[in-house]
Amino acid sequence: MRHNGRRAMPELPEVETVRRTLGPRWIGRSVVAVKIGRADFVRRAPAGPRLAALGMGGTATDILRHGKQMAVVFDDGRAVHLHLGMSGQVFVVAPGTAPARTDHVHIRWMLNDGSAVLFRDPRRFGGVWAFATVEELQRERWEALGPDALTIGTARLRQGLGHSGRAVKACLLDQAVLAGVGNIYADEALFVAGIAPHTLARDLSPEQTTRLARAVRAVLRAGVRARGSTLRDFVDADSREGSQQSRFRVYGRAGQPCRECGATLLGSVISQRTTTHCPACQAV
DNA sequence: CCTTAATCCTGGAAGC
DNA sequence: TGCTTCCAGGATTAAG
Repeated sequence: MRHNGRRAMPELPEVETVRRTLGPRWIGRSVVAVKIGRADFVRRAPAGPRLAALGMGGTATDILRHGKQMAVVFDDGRAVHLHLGMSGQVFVVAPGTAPARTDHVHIRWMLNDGSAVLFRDPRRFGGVWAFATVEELQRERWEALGPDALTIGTARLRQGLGHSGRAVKACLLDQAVLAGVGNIYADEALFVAGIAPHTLARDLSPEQTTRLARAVRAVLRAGVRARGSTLRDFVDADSREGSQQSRFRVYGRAGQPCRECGATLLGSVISQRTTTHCPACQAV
């Protein structure tokens, strides 16, 4: 069967897993050196020395997340925004040890305890944005994002969907509507909610919107619990892989039987994304 | 208002 | 076996 091997496609659960495992390794430690392997991986930096912008000399005080975006905050207010793209990995190399692989490592932060934080991203859809303050980061990068999907409420979701004539799946993928859902969890949430992905957002009943908000939260929470789902190449900051216990209900399973009813799952394309749904469980 | 296509990039899988 | 081709993904931009 095609495409059974899943690549690392960081969505909200994967980013949250990295955030949670990176925090204990970085917060309270200072950056003694920053090594930039590819200058163009730094997408944005304020005027001045580039290394300083990336946290040089600062001590990490917090790691934030909004949707799929993550940011390291330093004691003097500097904020380094990390976006994993679709193949990004951020992991810590313990003092005196060597990383499993060093190809495609674009940025390294050397910490004062001898450890190092490596940002590896073979496909380079990710990147790093540096800001002088958290406010600047929020204004320039996060303001355009919708509410965080992990805690999305029915009212906020209904507001985001509005009277849009787009397919509901297209809306779920739109980070301005809802921040954190990608192709995998969009399909999974729609299945759990029993809603066909091509249903127009404006045609959703209040009950369906309620079910959808609940489903989005549920599948994302389950993903976080599974430490970043089953993605084969995904590793957290401690280089541990996601658990294998959760299986996708529909994502990537077109042509296979629905785990609920046995009907053959249908594949289609919505918003340039492969889409899978059950024609029986997800009636229009 | 909406959709489609192209762009960025690499590695894994499939086809011949 | 080795080559070529296709495809996946998120975000952005341009065009229809």
